[in-house]
Amino acid sequence: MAIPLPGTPVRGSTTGKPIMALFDLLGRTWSLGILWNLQQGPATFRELQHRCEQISPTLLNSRLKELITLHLVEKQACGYQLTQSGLALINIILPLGDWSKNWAKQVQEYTL
Amino acid sequence: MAIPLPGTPVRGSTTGKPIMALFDLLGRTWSLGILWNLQQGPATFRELQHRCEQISPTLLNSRLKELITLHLVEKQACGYQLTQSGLALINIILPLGDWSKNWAKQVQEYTL
DNA sequence: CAACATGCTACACATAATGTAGCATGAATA
DNA sequence: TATTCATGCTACATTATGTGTAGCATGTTG
Repeated sequence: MAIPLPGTPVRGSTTGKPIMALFDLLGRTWSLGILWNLQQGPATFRELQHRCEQISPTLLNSRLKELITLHLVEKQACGYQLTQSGLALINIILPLGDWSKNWAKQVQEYTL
Repeated sequence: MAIPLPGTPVRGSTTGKPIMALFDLLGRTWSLGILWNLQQGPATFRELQHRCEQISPTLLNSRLKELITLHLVEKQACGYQLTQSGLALINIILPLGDWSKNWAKQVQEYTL
């Protein structure tokens, strides 16, 4: 799968708008989950695999390559970790944690 | 594809954590894009299809069903529109617009 | 020099997305 | 009232993505 470089056409959008590249990236299985799990600190490959419950090594490796190319994650001696950009990104979406809990309540109410 | 109800196992996670259900949902092609495009106001099916550049009617319809079931989007006389929850969600991720522009610059610098 | 852990790749199989055609319905027009 | 047109979808074949398991290469530990 081609890496969604901002400024170039990506899945679903030919405009090259950065937000569309980001949506392509985040719209891939486990992208958000990997970033989310790296928030708690650097992790080795197998440690990260463990944090992500069930992710297959194939997919984890693909996603990591994408995230590294796009400068959201970097590989250091201590393992994979978020870059400054990655950290900024995760900080934006951090409130989703609380939001999702409220959402869950609401969905359950309606589903009753 | 099964709709990711918070509280139940979803793609990649058996815990039932709301955030994992959300990541499953947002990790599907065009979920984020649809929400993003509904921000500018309600839209009919074809209008929304148009805003989303290239989305196929098949996929748009699947995503809409999911988003409606999960109370993020609702169907009114004026077309599809965000619910209160959907609006709150989009407000959280709104800063991604600016973030992505900076990110694009940085990625370009490194790619030179 | 075993025995074990880590980081990953290979590959066959299963699932999801795309793209095009077109049908059903309703409103506007001739 | 027959015809045209737009809208909201559905069907379905093709292609692209993701899953799961096995296992290899490398480094480390006893």
